[in-house]
Amino acid sequence: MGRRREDGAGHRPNGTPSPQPRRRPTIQDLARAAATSPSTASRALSGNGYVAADVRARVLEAAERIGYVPDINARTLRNRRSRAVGVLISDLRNPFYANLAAVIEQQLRSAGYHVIVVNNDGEQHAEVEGARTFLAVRVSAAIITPVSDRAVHMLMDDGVPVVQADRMVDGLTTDGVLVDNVQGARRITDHLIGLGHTRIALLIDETGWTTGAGRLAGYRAALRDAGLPMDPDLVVPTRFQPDTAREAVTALLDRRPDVTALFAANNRLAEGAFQALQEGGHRMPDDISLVAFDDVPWMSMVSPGITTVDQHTDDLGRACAQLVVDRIAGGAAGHMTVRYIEPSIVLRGSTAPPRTSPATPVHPDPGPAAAAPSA
Amino acid sequence: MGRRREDGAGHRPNGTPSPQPRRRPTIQDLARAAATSPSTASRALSGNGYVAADVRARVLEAAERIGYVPDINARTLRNRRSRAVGVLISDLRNPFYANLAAVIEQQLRSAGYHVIVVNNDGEQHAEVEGARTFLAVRVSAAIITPVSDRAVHMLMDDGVPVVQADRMVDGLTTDGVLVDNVQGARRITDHLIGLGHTRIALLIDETGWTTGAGRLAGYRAALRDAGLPMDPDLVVPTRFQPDTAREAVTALLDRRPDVTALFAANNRLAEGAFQALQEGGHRMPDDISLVAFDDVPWMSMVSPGITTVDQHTDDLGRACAQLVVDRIAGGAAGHMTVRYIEPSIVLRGSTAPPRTSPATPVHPDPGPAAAAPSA
DNA sequence: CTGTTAGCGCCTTCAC
DNA sequence: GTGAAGGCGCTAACAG
Repeated sequence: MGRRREDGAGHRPNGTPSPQPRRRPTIQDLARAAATSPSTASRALSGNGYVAADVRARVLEAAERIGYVPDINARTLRNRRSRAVGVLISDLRNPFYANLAAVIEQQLRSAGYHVIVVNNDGEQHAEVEGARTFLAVRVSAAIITPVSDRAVHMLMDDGVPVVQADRMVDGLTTDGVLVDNVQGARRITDHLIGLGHTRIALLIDETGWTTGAGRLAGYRAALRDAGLPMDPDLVVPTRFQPDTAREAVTALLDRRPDVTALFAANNRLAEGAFQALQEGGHRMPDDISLVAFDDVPWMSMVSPGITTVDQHTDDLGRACAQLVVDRIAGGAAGHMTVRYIEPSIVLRGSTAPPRTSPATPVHPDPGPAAAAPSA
Repeated sequence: MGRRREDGAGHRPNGTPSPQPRRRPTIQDLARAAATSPSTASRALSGNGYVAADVRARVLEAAERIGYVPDINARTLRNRRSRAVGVLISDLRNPFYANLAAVIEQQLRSAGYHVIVVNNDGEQHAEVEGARTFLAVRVSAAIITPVSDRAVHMLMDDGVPVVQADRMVDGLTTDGVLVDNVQGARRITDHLIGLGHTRIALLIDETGWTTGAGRLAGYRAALRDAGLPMDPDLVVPTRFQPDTAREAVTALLDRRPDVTALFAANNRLAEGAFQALQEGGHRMPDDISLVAFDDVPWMSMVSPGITTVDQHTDDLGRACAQLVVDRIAGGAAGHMTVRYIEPSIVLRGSTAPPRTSPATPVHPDPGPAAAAPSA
């Protein structure tokens, strides 16, 4: 068990084997091993330019033999373009984003790109920092679920193609893939209306992005088209955190016991809403119906299952990857494209006709049970 | 609305504004803008070496003004080390891995690293490809939930420090962070035994990794220590997919209606088990108790909630990031460290004493209800 | 078809 | 305290 040679083979304890790490074979070494020149070796590997068949074979064999791995940094420096794509995502802990990231990574990997992932945690600061990183590594494109337009613009200004995913903060100047939020929200609200619900509350955390704005618009459109009154008191603002949502729902049902259906605008809010209903002893769907935007695994595990809008996250991710690949290949050619994913409704057990008669007077009486303050 | 100048400011349509993208300012440009030399500018930015205070200020100001972003590729090429860390994870769609990735990314980002994420989807091929990518970009370390030892060894052989996460395929030569699977499995099995269960089935998909092996060992140890018989028929092998697990559980309960408790070795298997129990009309915890290894969100949403082993994924991820940072800082110094995360038990509603008397005859009668075929 | 040359942007000696 | 010079590894001209 003597000392290992510095350039020896075999597994050394965790990396950094010696004061100075073993020099990795360069294309020079490869050329030497294949008895040719670096440029020929380069051509043989990349497929650009002419190389005699036997020489190419020799180079490939030698590369395999000496374990040559091209240095992407050198290549990027030289070519001024990389095979890296930056992915700036809000929160990997949220299954929606995790899925999105997974699909994007998978697609881009199979297209020969690798992915640099930055979580922005919903914070502009982190987002901008992420964009800087992307610029610094010369990514050839970026996919962003934007928090603000800062990052998007930073990248565009330096000529980096951007795809905005799930929402757009700047609809004019980049490609994007969006879910048809208006349609999804409208259809799931229609579903409730069709069951006979007339007092449907919307639990929503933001209306400043295309997502929240669209969902609110769809909800309103459905009510309007059905000739139902639009009661502002039933649009319940909340923070993004499930806990806050839970409290908001509890307060709502306290204040407005006449509500027969609840629409949570995303999966996190649905979590809070579901908990609030369970804790409050409101039975779904008997006492109240619950629907959500964005289908995530727990919604099909609970009883009753949650009726929800499936955003087809896989399609969303695939479309993002595709746009990125096209844009890289096509350069600036062509106008910006914004793709819409058509969501679908998944019916589960959390929705049913309201217990009381669906026929409601035009000026509904809140019911004798609660003395709702008129605030 | 004339043509835009090639080097003009303002937002251009999605990147690649012109045939030849605008040249980004280099350190030369920065030096010029700050009326100094590139080397001084470099020193001013990096903090290495002497720079007069006023000159440094000038450089920083100029950098801000002209929007200078150092080229990481050039820097890495020159330094032969990057601020990139490779993260090779099994499946971002699984909340366990998603969480792990999220924590790791967050920690490393705040330590000044960026993260290249590769999903291996449980396949060796993808894993090896990922390792090649990491080598190619000269990551300064990698965190891997390993599928095989190939990737681990490839990286080590080239001097890249590796941290194995969640499981180890090579326990001797790299750092690692593991969950104490034996202890976790033992304790949750103990919990069942304490409730009076004697016929406890284990649903498990692999025993070749440290995870499965440890969980099996813990389960066995608990039975042994309690003096309970170890019935091989109750160790139910399955594939990883929830569907397969579901079928396996259905088959098990068909074959062995005397089973009063089920232990699913991970969150995916628990999903299948939970579904199988619901579909089969087995009520938890009255008819059967269910426990799982790995706490994920749906387990606290369903009713009854699932009693489970919390792996403290956040601690796991933080420890990985910490080891990586230490290893990069410390070079090869010091021996390999393997940290263990001590899991804890989360009691929920899915466990209760078995319905029939806990006192069981030594040669248990399967019960008259089912005519279980003796296959 | 092949080899030589030059330079991508940066950092770090080294001389001043 | 500062600047000039060279080279990290690669590939796209260009000349043979």
